[in-house]
Amino acid sequence: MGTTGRKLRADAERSIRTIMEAAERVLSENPGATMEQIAEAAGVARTTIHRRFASREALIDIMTVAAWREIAEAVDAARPSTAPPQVAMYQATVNVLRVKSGWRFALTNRGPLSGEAARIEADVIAKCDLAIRRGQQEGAIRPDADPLWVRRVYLALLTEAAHGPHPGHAGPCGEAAPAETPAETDADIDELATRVMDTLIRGFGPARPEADRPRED
Amino acid sequence: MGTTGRKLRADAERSIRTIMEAAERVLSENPGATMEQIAEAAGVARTTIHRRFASREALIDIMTVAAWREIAEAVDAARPSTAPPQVAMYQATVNVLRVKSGWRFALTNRGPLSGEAARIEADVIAKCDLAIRRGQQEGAIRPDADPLWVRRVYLALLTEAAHGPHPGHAGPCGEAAPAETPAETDADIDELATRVMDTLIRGFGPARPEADRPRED
DNA sequence: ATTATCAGGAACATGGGTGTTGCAATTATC
DNA sequence: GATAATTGCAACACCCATGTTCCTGATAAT
Repeated sequence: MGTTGRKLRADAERSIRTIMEAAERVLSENPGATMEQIAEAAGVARTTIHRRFASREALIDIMTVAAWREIAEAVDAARPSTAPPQVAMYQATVNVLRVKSGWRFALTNRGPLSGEAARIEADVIAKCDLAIRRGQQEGAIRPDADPLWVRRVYLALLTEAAHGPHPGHAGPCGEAAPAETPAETDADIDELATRVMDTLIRGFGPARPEADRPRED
Repeated sequence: MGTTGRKLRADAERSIRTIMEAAERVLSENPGATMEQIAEAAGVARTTIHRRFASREALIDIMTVAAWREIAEAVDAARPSTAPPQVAMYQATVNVLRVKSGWRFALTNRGPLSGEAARIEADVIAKCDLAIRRGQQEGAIRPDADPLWVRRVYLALLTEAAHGPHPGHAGPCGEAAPAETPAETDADIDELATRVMDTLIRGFGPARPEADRPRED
């Protein structure tokens, strides 16, 4: 029913959005959450969800596709194939972090994707690999580094930056309470992106002499 | 029933081990797997599992504790508080990778831990943080790096190294088929550990001049 | 060999989530 | 205002996993 061709009334489409947002919120804290819980969070009867989404699985699938579409947009907006690799990757990192914080659940790895989501993911991955290759040719990334490993590390860093605790607050153990998304400011996201790129390119080793990096104070 | 004080017969203890191993195997590929599926994989009747473990949750809890105990051993075996930070972290990485590959599911983040597992985890985290602090004092890790971020990156790298595709094989997309654990050799694990430490300390930036690292050919 | 323990198997009770249907009340759309 | 769509609500059937019980035959321990 989700992708039936007929035109929906305005309030119906509003319902769909509300449901997906609530589902994202609830499922990101409890991936096994019930349709009932999702409905309650959305302020909607459970039957309404079933009216708009054929099944629980369908709901999640549609959310996943929507999320990956936004990711693809975020990547393309960074002009990864024309801009210089460094600035493209930084910009892509910023954009993707923003999207990821809004699709915490939908973009979580729950086994391999399928259908359109898989196609979009493959496309994004390809662009990511291209950027890495260009980074190597340009000298920003060591040529002897395994591109696959670089990509995996980059993606892992993205996930860490998007889903972990924030720079400011540090609980006793750090990640015990990821409860709320504290409405990331642009400054926050910029700092996170800087962290990711810095970690990726410089690592945590001692600062380089001023040959590579102009300054650092 | 699981932790009843009475002595178990030899075959009973064998059953318990078999069940936990099968559960690890099955659950690592499908976290929602049924007791029936676990039983089948273990070559055991479903009722036998319920005889040994009070509930599904109890089974998973016990597996988690067992896994974290091994992790704690692995960390301690690297003498993290006495050996030089660099070699301690490398050795700990090797040991932990070995354990992680055998407890793929039990060591997967499924929300915050509780009970003994939580205590062990906190202990391990504390040792990890100590090593990082020592690394900073010794100069292996930049002093201006946020220790919390360093730890999170390190743990993320460990997960990537342990659960991802291996150096040799690279599928079309890379991580589509993590099906089997191809019986990691010592050489494999050493390479993975080197990757993790290299990535952590050096990053993917251009190679440093020979001030820091003696050679690299 | 005797005894206590263990595993297999079938049967049952239970709970809970999913998905469906029908109807009445509300609301958008024209 | 007329029409069609949308929603809430209650009720229902269904499936499936969980956990329990009881009994029989096998097996370790002494």
